[in-house]
Amino acid sequence: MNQKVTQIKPVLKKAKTRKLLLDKAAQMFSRQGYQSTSLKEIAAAADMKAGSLYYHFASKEALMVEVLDQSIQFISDTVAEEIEKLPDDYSFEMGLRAFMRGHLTAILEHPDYTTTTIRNNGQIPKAVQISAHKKREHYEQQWRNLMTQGKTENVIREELDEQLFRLMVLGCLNWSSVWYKPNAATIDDLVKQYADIFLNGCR
Amino acid sequence: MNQKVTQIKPVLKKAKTRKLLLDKAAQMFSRQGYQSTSLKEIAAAADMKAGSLYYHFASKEALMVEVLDQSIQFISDTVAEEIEKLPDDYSFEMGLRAFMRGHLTAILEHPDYTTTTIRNNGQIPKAVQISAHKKREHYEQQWRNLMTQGKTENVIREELDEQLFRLMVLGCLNWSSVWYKPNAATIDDLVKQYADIFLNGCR
DNA sequence: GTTAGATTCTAATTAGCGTTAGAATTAGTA
DNA sequence: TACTAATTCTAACGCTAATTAGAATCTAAC
Repeated sequence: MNQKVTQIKPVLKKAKTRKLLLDKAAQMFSRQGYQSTSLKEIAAAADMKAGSLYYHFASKEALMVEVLDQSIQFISDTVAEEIEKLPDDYSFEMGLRAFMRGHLTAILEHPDYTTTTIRNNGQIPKAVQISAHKKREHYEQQWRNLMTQGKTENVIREELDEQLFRLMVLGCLNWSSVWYKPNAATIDDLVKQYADIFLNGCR
Repeated sequence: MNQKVTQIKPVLKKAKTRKLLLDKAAQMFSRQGYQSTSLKEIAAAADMKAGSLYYHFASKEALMVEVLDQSIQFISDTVAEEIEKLPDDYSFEMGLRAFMRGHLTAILEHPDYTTTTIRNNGQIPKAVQISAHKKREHYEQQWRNLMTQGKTENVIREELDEQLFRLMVLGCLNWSSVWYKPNAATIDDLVKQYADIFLNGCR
């Protein structure tokens, strides 16, 4: 009955193995996809047996939900960090560069979590898809707002569809996780080249 | 012993059901992914039972190999068609627009085959991946050559890495298969906006 | 109408999956 | 040391997958 008093370190240990399992799961989901990854493999990567996972997670689906949640959360947080470095009245150009740097940094520096979001399009259960989509909505709205700003600042020229432009930019960024190798180019180089081209091109 | 004489229509019929099975397989692979699609589902879509597939294909892997081959072949052919419309000494700008139109048309008008190539990154068996990669190489080389032309024509400006530019363009194009809905925008609109931005941006 | 070949189906095999219940183990507390 | 709760393992369950061998059916020529 005195659980509240006796358990301090055990809680930390439990959280630690949970984290470990999530990390391994993210790693394998992002590389092999949801369906191609077995609980046995995930457990083995964490020096455990498949059955033991169920002490920490209710099901494979639940595991995937958490990975996806953390994934989108991580991208969103990284972008927010970049935005906070800007003055309050930042211009569209500054905003776009910050968004791009945040998004790319998240995707390329922590690919295990983030590419899970990107690569598992059709193969995850419906319920998981819906849950992930809701989380993603808020983040996408921030991008939409940025594009509106670009339109009112007249940096995105009149005849150009700013939502198409948004999809274009995000497509570029997301796809780089397919081919990016850390030794080829730095993320900052990428951001600069991408942003220069897009800003030049949309005027 | 006189098979050559007696079988004419039967051969056609066999080819027809093979084609049907390939089409259905491509459809389901592109929507659900390789691992999430069962032979039972593919067979059912062609009004057959799973076991009967083995009269036409040696295995599920073999089926996927053919789908991927046709997929990349189709993109390559569609681009070639667009190029043939150009004069022999076409400029980089004309070439880029033609490449983009061909690639996008293939991807968006026949998504069943083409998005199979795009979406099944990690989840297909190693042997299949290698086979697909070889076919893809030749097509990518054509893009590389185009970029070199852009550099020598000085349309891609000096300080810009033309291979990064290539990946950027292809990323945009490929990613559109993720969000594209036929009623939203026509492919020609897309091509125009994309090409304008990229050509403006790379100068 | 019979026969031979082409095509499909049936039913079984084998293997692996996610999941579960209960036993075994570990580690902290008294 | 003994007790207790937390954590992991074992061994099974039910299910579905890919694959296969042989039976069944269909088709077309003689």
